Amino acid sequence: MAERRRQEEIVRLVLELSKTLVSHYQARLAELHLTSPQAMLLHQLDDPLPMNEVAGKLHCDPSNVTGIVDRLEGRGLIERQHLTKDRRVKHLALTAEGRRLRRRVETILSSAPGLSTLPAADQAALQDLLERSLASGN
Amino acid sequence: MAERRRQEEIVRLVLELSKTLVSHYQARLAELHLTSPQAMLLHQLDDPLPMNEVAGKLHCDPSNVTGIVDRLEGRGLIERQHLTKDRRVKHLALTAEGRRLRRRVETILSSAPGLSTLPAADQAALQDLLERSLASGN
DNA sequence: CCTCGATAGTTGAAGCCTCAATGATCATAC
DNA sequence: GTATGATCATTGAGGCTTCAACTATCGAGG
Repeated sequence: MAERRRQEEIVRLVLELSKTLVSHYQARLAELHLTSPQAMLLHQLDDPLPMNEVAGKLHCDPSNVTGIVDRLEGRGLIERQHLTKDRRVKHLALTAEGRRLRRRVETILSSAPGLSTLPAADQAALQDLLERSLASGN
Repeated sequence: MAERRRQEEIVRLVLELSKTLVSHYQARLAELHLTSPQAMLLHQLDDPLPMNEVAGKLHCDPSNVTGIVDRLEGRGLIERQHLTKDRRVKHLALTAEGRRLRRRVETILSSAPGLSTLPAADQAALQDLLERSLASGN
């Protein structure tokens, strides 16, 4: 079946593009001494959030967030806080230093990596196709 | 700039789709007691290949291949061999057991994950757009 | 009150990944 | 021949990721 072949190729392309994008950001973030996951986490913290929800936004296991937060907190960029009555939940909040660094992260994350050479119409088409792939892919 | 927003969104979609795809394969491969990287490596070994080239095909660091190979070799699925005069290069070759397992890996890797609900024309368009993104993305 | 099931976060084990440094081998130039 | 620089694979450190097991806390029913 030819369709199957095409689907395999699409999968291969998505995985490769994903790796390329991550490497690109990784290089730009290195000067801030941040890794991609650390930057993604800071990116979420416009306002304080429960670790719970951060894990959801990052599409990863809660136990994973613990480690990333440990390192960021160790550098004084974020803090764990108890903002609600429920003493189980810990909120993550930026420190002053963290807020300053986050601004630089934002400009890096919004610096488009190569994609900008695609015509606007193609970008719109690509976005649409990706959304539908994601929706169908359960 | 609205284009920048769209590009950010495309990046987000690619990363999320990539994660979804990997999880999908991961679940199907679990019954073979294989991880995705292990399966990807077996996938390359139709014929024996230098570890060097395997790293290239997998788009990862050579040092990473060492670890994956250690585990696969420990299970008797592949072997390190010296097939050339150059005594630095080690070729990876499937064992009989490895060949048997690889056949099952191939059927899993070719089982398309959700993408199949996209009309053929859209699949073609998506493939084309991804190829061009990858080409322009340095 | 108090037990029981659910939920938030953590820990430990196993594997993946990159980078920098190392040892072995090769190829070339002197 | 031998020194020099490049190349192949490995190792170790640091970080990411998931899963399963654990602790602490919460909420509801008895």
